[in-house]
Amino acid sequence: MPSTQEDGSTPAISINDLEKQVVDVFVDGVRVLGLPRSIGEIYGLLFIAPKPLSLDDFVSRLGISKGSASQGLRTLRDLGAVKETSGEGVRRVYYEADVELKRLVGGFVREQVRPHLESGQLKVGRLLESVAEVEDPELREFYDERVEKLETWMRRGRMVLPLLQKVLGQ
Amino acid sequence: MPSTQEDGSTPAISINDLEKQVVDVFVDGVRVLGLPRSIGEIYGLLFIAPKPLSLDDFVSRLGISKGSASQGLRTLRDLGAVKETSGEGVRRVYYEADVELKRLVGGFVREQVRPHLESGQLKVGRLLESVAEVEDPELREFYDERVEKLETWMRRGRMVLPLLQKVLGQ
DNA sequence: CCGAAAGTTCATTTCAGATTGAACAAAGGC
DNA sequence: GCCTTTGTTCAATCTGAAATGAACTTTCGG
Repeated sequence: MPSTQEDGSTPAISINDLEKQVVDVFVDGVRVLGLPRSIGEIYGLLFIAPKPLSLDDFVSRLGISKGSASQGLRTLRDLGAVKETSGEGVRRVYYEADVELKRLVGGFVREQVRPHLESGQLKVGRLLESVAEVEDPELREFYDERVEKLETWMRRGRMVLPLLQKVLGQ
Repeated sequence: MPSTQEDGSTPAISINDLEKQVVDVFVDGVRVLGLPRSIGEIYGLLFIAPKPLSLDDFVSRLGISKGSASQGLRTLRDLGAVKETSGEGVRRVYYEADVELKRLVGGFVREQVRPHLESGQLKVGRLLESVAEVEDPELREFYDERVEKLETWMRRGRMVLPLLQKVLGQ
């Protein structure tokens, strides 16, 4: 029998089967997006939780460290994937999942996609300069063609993002 | 002075500055897509190579192992990102980059995205069964809502793929 | 103020996935 | 047939990103 909680809160011993399954779906999901497993675990548990959860809930129910939970929650906050519910008189911070796809996609694009696209643009810019220094005109021609192709690809990438947000978020 | 090649092929000692820069762009690129670094190196070098390259070219010019090169080329083949040029009378296999964005996006979606979406659908299906077993009607209601949301997200994901291919590939 | 509770930081450790390299095909040429 | 060249496979190793956990800050209650 689990020990009685003096404060009346949920005992929070481990997670049940349904929760395990949901967490599993999100763990897979975030891996595709290149985010760490712990993010998927935290968001997954939060997604299926009927009540807000605190940092210690994640630690005890997912069996992860306080450090992981803290850093994971920070990332999720940055992504706009969680909301903090600061009930009056309560000093502990409780979290709820933000389940607006628009917001999630927007946050992911802002935090994870745009930075890469931008550093890519810089690098391609420098590439153009390198190509200009190539002596052999035929070779330079070929390089120019390829670098232009690269620029086209990145332009398309930038064009696609708003479209993505429009289609996914509603 | 590099040793003279008896067969008249390029000496292929290391890669030059321009090539380094291009490889770097693609190394970054594939990391975002969750593919191993070696894939980015190989495709990057191929993308900027004016002539087809062989497996041994990648080994010597990128300083990677034969194993890496072989596996990397296999993955790129599966993705439809490289073409093999089998010149008549030549037994060695030479590779060229396929630079049609349509094909690249198509291959990536087919090999890396769809499988995840499909296994996700399976898991969500099983999830529905688990929810049906929940006793408390209020709780079950909440769970149902969330799982439906999850299904909507995945449906949207599936809808977006063809759109992506249409916008990116031309 | 002091102590406890809550959260953050970051040096160390862990581990999954990438890379290596040696053994093993396969395919010709002689 | 046998040796060489070319490419593949996969167990062992390496590595970098993630997780840990202990020290540290912050905040509040008494």
